Amino acid sequence: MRMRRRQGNPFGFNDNTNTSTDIPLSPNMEDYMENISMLLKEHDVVRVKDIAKKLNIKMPSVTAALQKLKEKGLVDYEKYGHVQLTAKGKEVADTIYEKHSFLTEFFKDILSMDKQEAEQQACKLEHHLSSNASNRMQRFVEFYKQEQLDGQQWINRLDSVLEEKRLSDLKEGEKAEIVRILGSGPLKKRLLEMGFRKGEIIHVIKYAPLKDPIEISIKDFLLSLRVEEANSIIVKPLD
Amino acid sequence: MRMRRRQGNPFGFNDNTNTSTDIPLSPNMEDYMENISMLLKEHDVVRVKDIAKKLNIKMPSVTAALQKLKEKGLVDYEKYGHVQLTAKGKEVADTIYEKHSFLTEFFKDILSMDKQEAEQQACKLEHHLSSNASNRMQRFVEFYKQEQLDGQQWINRLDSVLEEKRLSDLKEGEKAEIVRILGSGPLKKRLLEMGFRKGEIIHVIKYAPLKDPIEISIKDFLLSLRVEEANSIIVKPLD
DNA sequence: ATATAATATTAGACTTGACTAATTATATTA
DNA sequence: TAATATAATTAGTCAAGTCTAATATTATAT
Repeated sequence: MRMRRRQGNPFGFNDNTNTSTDIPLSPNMEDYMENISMLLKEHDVVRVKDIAKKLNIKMPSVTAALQKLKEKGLVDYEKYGHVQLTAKGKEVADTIYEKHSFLTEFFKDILSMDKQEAEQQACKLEHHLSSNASNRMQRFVEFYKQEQLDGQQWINRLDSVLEEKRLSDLKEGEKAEIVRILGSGPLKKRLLEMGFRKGEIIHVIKYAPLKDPIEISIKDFLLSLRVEEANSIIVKPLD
Repeated sequence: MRMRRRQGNPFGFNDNTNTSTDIPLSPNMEDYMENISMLLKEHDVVRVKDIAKKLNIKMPSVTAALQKLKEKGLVDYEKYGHVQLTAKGKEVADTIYEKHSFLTEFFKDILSMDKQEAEQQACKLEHHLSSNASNRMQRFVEFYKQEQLDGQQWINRLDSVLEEKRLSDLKEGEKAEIVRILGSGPLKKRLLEMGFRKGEIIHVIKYAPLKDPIEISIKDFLLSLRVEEANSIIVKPLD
């Protein structure tokens, strides 16, 4: 909800990320900084072309961005020259990279997502985490790793929960028993009203993953569900 | 990092949130939907003015947004008339609200942030969570609540970790012992190089929270730190 | 029932960030 | 060194999303 905007600024990045007295950067500009930094770690010369390729955009967009970043004192860059980060630029990039790292760990190690998707999510969220939230998540991730080293049992319990199947994981023709329904809001309410209860047996009639609705039968009724809804129904496959 | 853009689309919302065959909505439009839905829960008549107030923007921006949302078939709305959500609009809003809810719980209950900040973070992140990530986080939040009910000890251990103080929590003149340093990347490396090690005693000389640098002494050296850096140093206050 | 106040809409401008097409620099190669 | 290929920049366009100022509609109060 809320999410304050500013005059003529469609992004509201004053509310964003940056905490310290630092230059306020839009998510976009943060992304440039992060990626330039990453490129500099791999090759020691970074060209406009490289950045364009990495971000999957065209060169003129990069040129424009570099000019802005130069004005803010974050990159060293002369026309037709190579790109470097200033000391301040490196700090900014490192701060973002830090968020990126623990967010990736969070999704990959804690939530057991595959590496690629974890990275993607980290990319999207890193520019929107407040300093405080960031810090707490970071501490949480480090806590998790320690608990894992200590062989704490809850880690296994969590893993089992995350491995449970959802209705949307089933294929056409499969049967399953409803284990539980996630959520608490109107979405869950609607599912309950439709007759989805713990213990009921459901049978997937038709499911074309790309075209939304999943057709299922439950107690001889035929129902059609959106993937979103099927996602929040945890099931135990039968036979 | 990565974060694919599309031609002429500065928001890249094709990569975003929406999973199902649904109308792809920009984070911004999602925000409108969510807020309209919330207003409808409180009052049964929603006016342009109310939306403008809630989102902290001016009325003409709302009018424009409503016209777009109407085109997409998400709101019922006639010029100078009241605003309602269509059935499809309600589904969309509910899906977003669901994310909002568990994200808020995550930040508030698990990471012990205060309610207001938790809500703020949820607002910012809810539009950027993929369906899969969303689902896993939701399951994690529900898992946590169950573990809490079961009185599992790790919950307390986590709380203690989150209560630990950071260097940036100290006030001018305070002394503290370094407990540990968060992170793993270049930021941590720099701090280690500066002499920040577990067990060292630090003394805050000067700290003006709004103007960045924190001046501290460590083993008779004087150092200046950015808040970002001070944030990742966990300390145990002395005296 | 009309005058006034409150709400909403249109029109036009601005910023961010992308794009294409055309031009200018730099590098490479004969 | 001149000719060509590669890379980078400028100029101009577009869409999203905001704004202000001016106008139009609806609601309220006399």
